[in-house]
Amino acid sequence: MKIRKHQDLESEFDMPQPALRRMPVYYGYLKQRQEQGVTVISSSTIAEDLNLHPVQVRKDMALTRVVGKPRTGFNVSELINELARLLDYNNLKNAVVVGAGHLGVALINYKGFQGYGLNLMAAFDHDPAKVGTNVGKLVVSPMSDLSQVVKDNKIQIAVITVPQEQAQAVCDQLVAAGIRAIWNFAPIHLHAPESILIQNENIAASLSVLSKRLQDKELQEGLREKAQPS
Amino acid sequence: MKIRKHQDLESEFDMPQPALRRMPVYYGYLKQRQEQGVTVISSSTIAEDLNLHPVQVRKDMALTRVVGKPRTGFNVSELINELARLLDYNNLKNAVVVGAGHLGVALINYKGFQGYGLNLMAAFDHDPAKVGTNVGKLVVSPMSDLSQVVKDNKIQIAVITVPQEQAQAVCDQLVAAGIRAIWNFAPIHLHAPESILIQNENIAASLSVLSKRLQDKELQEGLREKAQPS
DNA sequence: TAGATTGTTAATCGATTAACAATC
DNA sequence: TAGATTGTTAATCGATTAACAATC
Repeated sequence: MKIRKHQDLESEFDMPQPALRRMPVYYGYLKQRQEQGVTVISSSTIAEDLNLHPVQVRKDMALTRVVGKPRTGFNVSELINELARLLDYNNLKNAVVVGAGHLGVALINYKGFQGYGLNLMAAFDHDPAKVGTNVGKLVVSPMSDLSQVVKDNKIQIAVITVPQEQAQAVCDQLVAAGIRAIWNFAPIHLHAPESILIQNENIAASLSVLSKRLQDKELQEGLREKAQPS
Repeated sequence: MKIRKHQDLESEFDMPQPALRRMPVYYGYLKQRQEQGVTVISSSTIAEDLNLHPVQVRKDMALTRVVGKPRTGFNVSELINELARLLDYNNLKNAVVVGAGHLGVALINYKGFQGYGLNLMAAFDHDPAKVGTNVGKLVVSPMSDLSQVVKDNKIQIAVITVPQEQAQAVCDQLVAAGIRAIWNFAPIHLHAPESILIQNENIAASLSVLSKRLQDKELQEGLREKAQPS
């Protein structure tokens, strides 16, 4: 019994990175299908819509501990609930946004971020012209308040959306204030103690992958044309 | 000889997805180090700074065809050049942004997107109040012009930053206009013909990974405390 | 019941890491 | 030269896919 429990625990700790990345995709997809009135769904339907392998979907679903019914499939709302639990969406994490430029504002206004477990509590900006203005439900605070706000509100996550040049300084300030995790949108590699979780958003990396895929596709089409001229 | 050439070609076509994702990270990192005056760098230095394995770095560098020097390492500017070639950054791809909200504006203003091979040529928005306004160097055009602009300028890539509800309609319009690839920031799964490359940005997915990592870390710390109370 | 779909074990595939000779 | 670092083969690790019995 004890061993079983330990295994279960490990299976969630040790979830493969690739599987973890797919989880929120399933979540968003299933929410969408649910709104369309779908209550039961098979692994092959999910797989087809998300361009995955049905067995992979079933393995991933197994990680949520939801069991499907042969011949019908999985209960959509059950999957949604268990994915939310798995991804800790119910346990709201307090966060601040540093940098109230367009990206910061876009994130603050992002519909349903709360639905993903993030509670944006404050926004900060260097620019005196921005301090005091409203962004969504937040009021932009001066950078000088940052440390105090982080400490007073037990902020765990900071979102960095300042320009490249300021990012490291902001990072240092956040670390000193006791932040636990940083979601970094600045296109720069931050230095921080190992105990701080840093996730770099890397918008350019994502673009590069698309760009490369497009290039390869065109190259292949070009080669095919040369090989077999119509 | 012919076989050799074919292998080389394949090695770039078949680059492992994970390796491809790391390439732009190396690129940004090396650019940063170059600005700091670094001209030569070893795989272990790169590995340490980016939290990778030195052998992995060497394997990745091998994909760029750059050869390093034992005892000194790799030439930084050579690596940068070859990474740019590999990622096709020199071959500017025409693109449009659909949706001139905060996210769209943030992307348009994103410093050095051109440096990543993307040439943002036009912005579109549904909102008559936004049409005609300036965003960076672009003027926002009405959605009704979309198809014509895409056709006239041989636009290959479209960036979708409209709200969820409008994303599928925009996608359909883009496909009809002959777009080849879509970089989708709307939190929704788009349906399009297989020939269209779609890359979903999925900001929430990224957050979820961070959130899960944080949760696991706290759980582990909690367990450790219980096991060995100080 | 028959048949579709699940859950899971085994096989395959692919990426990462270890080991080590080559070399500057 | 000695020693650090590369480039590459082989070993390991881990994720995906195939196969198939269980079951509704």
